[in-house]
Amino acid sequence: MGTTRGRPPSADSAETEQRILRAARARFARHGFRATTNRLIADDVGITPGAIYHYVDSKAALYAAVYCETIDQVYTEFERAAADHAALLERFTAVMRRACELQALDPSIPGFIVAVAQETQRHPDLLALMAPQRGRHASFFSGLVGDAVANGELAPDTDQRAVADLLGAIMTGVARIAHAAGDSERYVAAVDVLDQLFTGSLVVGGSPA
Amino acid sequence: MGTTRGRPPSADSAETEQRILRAARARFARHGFRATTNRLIADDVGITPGAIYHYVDSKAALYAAVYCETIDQVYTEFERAAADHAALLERFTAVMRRACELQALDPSIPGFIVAVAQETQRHPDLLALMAPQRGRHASFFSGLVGDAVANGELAPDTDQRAVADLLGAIMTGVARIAHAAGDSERYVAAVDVLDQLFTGSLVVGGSPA
Amino acid sequence: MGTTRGRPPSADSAETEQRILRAARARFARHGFRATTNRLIADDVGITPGAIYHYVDSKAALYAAVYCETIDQVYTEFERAAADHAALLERFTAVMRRACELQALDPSIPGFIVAVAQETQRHPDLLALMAPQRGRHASFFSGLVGDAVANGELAPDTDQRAVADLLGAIMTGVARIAHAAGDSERYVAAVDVLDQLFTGSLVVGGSPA
Amino acid sequence: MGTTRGRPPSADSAETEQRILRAARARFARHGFRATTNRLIADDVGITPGAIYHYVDSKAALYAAVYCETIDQVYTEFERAAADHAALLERFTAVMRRACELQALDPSIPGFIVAVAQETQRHPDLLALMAPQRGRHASFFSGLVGDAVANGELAPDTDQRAVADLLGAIMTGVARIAHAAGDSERYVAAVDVLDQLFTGSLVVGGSPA
DNA sequence: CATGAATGAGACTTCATTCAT
DNA sequence: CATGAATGAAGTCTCATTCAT
Repeated sequence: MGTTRGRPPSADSAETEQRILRAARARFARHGFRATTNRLIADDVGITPGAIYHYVDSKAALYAAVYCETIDQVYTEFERAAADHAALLERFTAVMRRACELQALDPSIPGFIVAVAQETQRHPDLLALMAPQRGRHASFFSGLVGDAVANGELAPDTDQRAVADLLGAIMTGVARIAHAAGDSERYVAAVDVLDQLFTGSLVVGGSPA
Repeated sequence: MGTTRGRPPSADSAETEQRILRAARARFARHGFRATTNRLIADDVGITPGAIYHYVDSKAALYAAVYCETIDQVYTEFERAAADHAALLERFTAVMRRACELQALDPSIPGFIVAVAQETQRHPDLLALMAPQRGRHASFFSGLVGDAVANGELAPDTDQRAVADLLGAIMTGVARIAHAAGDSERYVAAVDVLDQLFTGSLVVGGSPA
Repeated sequence: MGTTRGRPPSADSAETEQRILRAARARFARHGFRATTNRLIADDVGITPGAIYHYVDSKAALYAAVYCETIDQVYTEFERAAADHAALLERFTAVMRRACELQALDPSIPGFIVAVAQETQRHPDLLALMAPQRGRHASFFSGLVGDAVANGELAPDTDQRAVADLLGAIMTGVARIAHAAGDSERYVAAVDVLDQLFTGSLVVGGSPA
Repeated sequence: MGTTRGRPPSADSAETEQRILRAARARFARHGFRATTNRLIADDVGITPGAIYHYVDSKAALYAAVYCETIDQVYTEFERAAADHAALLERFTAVMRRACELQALDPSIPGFIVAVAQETQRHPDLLALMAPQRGRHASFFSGLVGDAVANGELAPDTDQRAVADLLGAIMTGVARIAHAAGDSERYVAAVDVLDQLFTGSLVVGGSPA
């Protein structure tokens, strides 16, 4: 029951670490960095708070570890989803749908991601530890927009950063709603509406964008 | 009223309270509820932390007071902006532009608002205190969508909640980017792109949504 | 008795601070920096550990505050004691006797001082905070030796640093014994022997040094 | 013994224990008992902290083991050094010179010894474990003084404990300076000055003590 | 109306120690 | 003989809150 002192009968280090990362992601997503205490995570995992320090050096490093793992997973998925399409808005919709799937898989994935920007603003010390994967979000969206300009789909004088900003904002905005509602269906429904908006079928009498 | 004899050297009560609310909003917007300490706010105002308790009962009540005041101001503005237009997407764009203006006026306004959903999820005890203005956001967007259905602009079988979700998500998503960037210009640029998206002029060969 | 929350009936800030410094000096002298806990000091004073942070920024800063106050007091006394004599060994003996008096006054004074060198070696972060009074010990002894060379009492080619080292070592060595024994009498007795050693009356048949 | 078949790859038990004791002495000398962690020692030796418990029962027992071994070595040396001389101050000087040699051999030897008194005061639980060698210091110095009284070198009414205190204080005082400075030369220089002080050649016009 | 001394709960973190392997 | 996962106690420090003044 964990009340004994020495090494527990069956401790698989790698598995415990994964459990810590999962629990941490869920807590960080729900309560944020500050309000997530080591004890909360430890209780979820079934260990004591000090044991976390066998796996990471600090709470900030734990956050960074979750960040790196999650960002890598998510943007790798996004890149695959985008690869199946050519047109900008189609690619974007495909990415949004993939995000829905990830959310259904583990709601803490988008929940964690959409909060990253705020957390780093509030706790700038996190930035240094997150270095390995930082910029992945920005480069993904600017890549999407850059391709569209190269394709001739967007005019050459388009404000590319603004387009990337808007797409990123829509994605995190929708993900946030889904996360707040804790409801995958609602996520899908909002993406469906987005699709209609893009194809011109939302508003009566509209035409494809 | 000016009728009191020997007006106090500097501070009358009402003004101090306003200064506290302003400082609190800015801090809550930047650092979040948890990381904002009473001392931080008090230092901004030029008083001591204990003095805050003359105006509010607790830190949570301070948050709620800021919330009520800000939400009221913002959605009153939004209602006015929406009143000038008839079509759904035009009304929404007008609201977004009004949001830009508010951001230029005081960046902590949208900064505070976009964080509300997260804060309440993280600190559910806030909810009770925020009652007076809760639901204002939801009812504003569902009102917008309901009007469009009534107008015949949206089909009667439209998933109204999903449309409201999407519009709300876009607004908070964009506002968040602007807040993170600390840059009003970028806000306006993203809204311009949104406008182009709606009018079909973003993508080459596109038509109005 | 301290169980209430708010401000205690009669809290004299300056007096509380002095009580903290006294208690801290005694604990630092007896247990050292590391083993002295804030709780130990707080219990001595009759406050809670957190209250210490109203007066100093950290435990290290508390150590430094004790250091600066104590060093100043001690070396000011030593300078006075030395001023009454001309010959090196007489001056040194006078200083040693003054040290005995300080020890009788408050045994934690020499107890704290003799441990300073070790503590700073073990916790180098203390050094920065101790800056205002650092070097006072070294300059006092090198001053004593320098005067003796100037007087012609010591040969010009004397290794001055070695003489200063030896005198300093004797002083801290004797103080340490006295502190360990917790016995003022023993301190005085050892200094008496030192005096005899200097005047040649210790060893049968000896002559003045 | 080399007779065991297939000698273990690298470490035989006795050698590992010696390495632990050496590493522990160095760390205790430099950082003190409290600040020396088992991990620090283990890292020096190239083992894990838990392995230490195969050789000693606790950190305190490790300290005591270092103490007993070191004290025995040092005072055995001192007894030999004293045996070569007859007069008190000559014997004492010889002991001081032997201490210099030990310091040159391994600076942690005097470094550890001079801190013993403080550590035992700070952590009285150590005392019980140190029993086997406790009193060795005191008996050595009182032996030295007792001999001098027996010789007629010191008057019969001399305060013997005070003389022993003074000599012990000088020795630990000088050793501490050397340890703090990390400089063997400085140790020797201070002892040379002490010699001059004893022989009356330090101060111009002085005569032998 | 405001100060500021103080509390007490709780945060992160360290570390000696234990014990299954 | 040794590892390393884990515990639990303790330590420093922060902060919302209270209350005499």
